[in-house]
Amino acid sequence: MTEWLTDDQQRAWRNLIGVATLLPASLDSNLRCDADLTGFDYWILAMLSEAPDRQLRMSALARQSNASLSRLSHAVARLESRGYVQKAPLADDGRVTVARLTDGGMAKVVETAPGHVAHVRDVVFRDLSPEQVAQLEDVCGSILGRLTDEISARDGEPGQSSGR
Amino acid sequence: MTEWLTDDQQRAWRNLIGVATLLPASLDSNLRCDADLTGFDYWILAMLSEAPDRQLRMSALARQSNASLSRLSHAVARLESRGYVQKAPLADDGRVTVARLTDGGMAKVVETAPGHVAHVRDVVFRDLSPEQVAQLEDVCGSILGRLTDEISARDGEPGQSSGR
DNA sequence: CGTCGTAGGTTGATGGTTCAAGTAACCCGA
DNA sequence: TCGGGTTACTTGAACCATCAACCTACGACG
Repeated sequence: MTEWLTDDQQRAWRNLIGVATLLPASLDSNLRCDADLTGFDYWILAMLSEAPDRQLRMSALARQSNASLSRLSHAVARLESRGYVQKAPLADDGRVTVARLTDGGMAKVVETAPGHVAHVRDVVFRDLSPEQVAQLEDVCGSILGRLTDEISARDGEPGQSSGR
Repeated sequence: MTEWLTDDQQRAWRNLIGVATLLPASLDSNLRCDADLTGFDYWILAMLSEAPDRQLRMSALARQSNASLSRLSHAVARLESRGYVQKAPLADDGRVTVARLTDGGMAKVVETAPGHVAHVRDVVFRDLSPEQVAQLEDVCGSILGRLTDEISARDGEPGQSSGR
């Protein structure tokens, strides 16, 4: 009987799916309204703002943001056209593109961050005890590990699978 | 100091965002490949298959699936054109549309479900203890409650907000 | 028995994501 | 030093979600 989910699992599953669909929508809606940014756009800007020298290679940025290179490329192109980031080829290796946060982009982050963080606290962490925060980190970390394993397995063995 | 997140919260936040972005992508990719269905499409079919008489009003379906009526309308239109569901106005109230799962749609669910459920178990529940499943339900339920509160607050007070 | 307001859905345009294909720079062996 | 393979990224088309506008059916009030 490995066929279906237990009742406990079903309830957890429904809640998780609900969060996974509603949470991004809520963040997007809030950021779009306040700053005309996608959640993903904001995430990119925020990561660049914390990176050394405020710049990162495209592939590193893609990995850190759990996005495909294609998605990132489109998004950064849009952000560049709005003056928030600037792209430049790396001197050492002409294949590599580094995205750098401009001063305007940094200003945008500084201006947007407080409201965004307040919203996140309101929706996610308000009423969560420290133990629940730890549990959230733990359980999501476990799931996240399997998700990233799955991804690296997919493009690690493009031709054949052997393990199962 | 209500400005930023604590370190614990930051780590939990990163993991949650990772799951919220990667999990839908993983489900979509798996279902698209196996059954040429969106995760949302599958969810609709699955809900109809469990509903009394295999039919539901559009608005009820929208609420249960955490989707906007517009999104649902488009999705059901696509599913109808593929012969999986059928729409009909309700006799009592001409405004209401009920979506009913056809035999073909039921067959599709029966055919697709096992692989989908197996994938969910592999990615989400594999290696989670019963306590962790309970914690997941609990914490996500709490967050989900705040998210749905936010939504009903938004279209409950369309004219003005007072609190902030 | 109109008509005003609202509930329930639909539609079209816009914009972001994805997938497949393409391009250019690097590396390595002969 | 030249050609095949790989890495890193970009591009264009197709698709899905979202938002705003719209439309029809019901309900209530005069």
